[in-house]
Amino acid sequence: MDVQKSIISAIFKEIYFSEEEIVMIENKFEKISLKKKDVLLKIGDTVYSQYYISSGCLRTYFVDNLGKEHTVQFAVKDWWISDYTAFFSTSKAIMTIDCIQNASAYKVSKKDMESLYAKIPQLETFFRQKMEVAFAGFQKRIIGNLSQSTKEKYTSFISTYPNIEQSVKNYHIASYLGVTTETLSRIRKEIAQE
Amino acid sequence: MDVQKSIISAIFKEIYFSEEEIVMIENKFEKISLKKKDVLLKIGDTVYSQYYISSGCLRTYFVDNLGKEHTVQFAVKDWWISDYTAFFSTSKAIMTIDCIQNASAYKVSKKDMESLYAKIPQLETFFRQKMEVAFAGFQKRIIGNLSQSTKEKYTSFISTYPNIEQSVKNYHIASYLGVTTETLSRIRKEIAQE
DNA sequence: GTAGTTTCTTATTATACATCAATTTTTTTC
DNA sequence: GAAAAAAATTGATGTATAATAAGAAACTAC
Repeated sequence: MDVQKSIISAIFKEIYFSEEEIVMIENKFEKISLKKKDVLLKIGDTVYSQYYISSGCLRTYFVDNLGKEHTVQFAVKDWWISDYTAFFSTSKAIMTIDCIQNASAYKVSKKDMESLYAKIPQLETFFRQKMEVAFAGFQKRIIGNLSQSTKEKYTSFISTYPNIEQSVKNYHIASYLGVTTETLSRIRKEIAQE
Repeated sequence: MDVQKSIISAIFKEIYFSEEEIVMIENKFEKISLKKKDVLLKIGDTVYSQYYISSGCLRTYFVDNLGKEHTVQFAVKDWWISDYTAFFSTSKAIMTIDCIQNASAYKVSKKDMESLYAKIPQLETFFRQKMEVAFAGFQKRIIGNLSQSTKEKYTSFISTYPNIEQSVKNYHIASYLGVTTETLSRIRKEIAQE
């Protein structure tokens, strides 16, 4: 149990739980391992779970009607990932999640989350606050999308996610920023020359 | 009390509260009236509160370093509004909220929200779920931003928010979509000719 | 360590949208 | 209801970035 226990306290580091609660929580979490290119979730799958990433890197992307990929989210250590357009309503995924760097994750279902919330209110508070931080982050991302030049978007991406940069390809970043790889390449050249 | 009571049940329509709880909640909500062009919140203000809109229309916008306005959110009946980049952390606003159609709203502070959560767990559940819906909505908005043409963004805006369209100026919509008024005007012409 | 694949870069051309400027239409105000 | 102000439209021109194409560099695998 020691290993699991340390994971639960890694995931919920700010909270103190009783032994009993820890057991309840860890019973609902399932450890999974992913290799590069593994697909965690694909379009059309019913989304029952979300995933806590303890190592490696994954990304969520949307494929438009021209077949172009658009990266919506990256996840590295200590991030949560799922198709959140479907997870909260247990409906079908409109996005794909794949592994871009060998990863270790902990899977938990929405159903189990809800039952844990009912028994351990602190847990609901924890996730509400997580959502609040993410909510603020989304508003900032939208502000950035609306008001920044591509070059500014790239530099703020790099400074906001310095750890992610090492794990992902440039074309992943391009698809996150909403530009082509060619444009990103030119921007990187420009920055290098400064 | 009757009037307030009906408002509390309008805001939290899915929940049943005891008389006592309703009193506790309504004591924390303050009714405010806003006239067109009134500023609810401006850059630099410390954000203590969020607002439930019961009528009228408001918008949150960001002003970039060139002085250009970028609309981040509209709010009509039954929506909540604030500068959420600042509200959750009780920090300083980076955006402005103004009234674009005479409005009636209910103000509640973060401090009071937190104390209500502790006393009425259903309330925390209610807001957690609100956040989840909003979270899914943000992911969809980002997908739209990345994958749609301006024309598609405009038509999906109109179909997603048919009520808002009547309340807002075209240049507000343009600043929400991230295009100039001229471009929006041309797109509208194109659509009209189809 | 060579062959094959993937990723990144560079060049050319095409396009959607911004910018600037002027006019028309709509809304507000007294 | 006329005058003023605000908002929307239209036209001409400029610019950033997409699309296309090709080659170079960096990994991957046997």
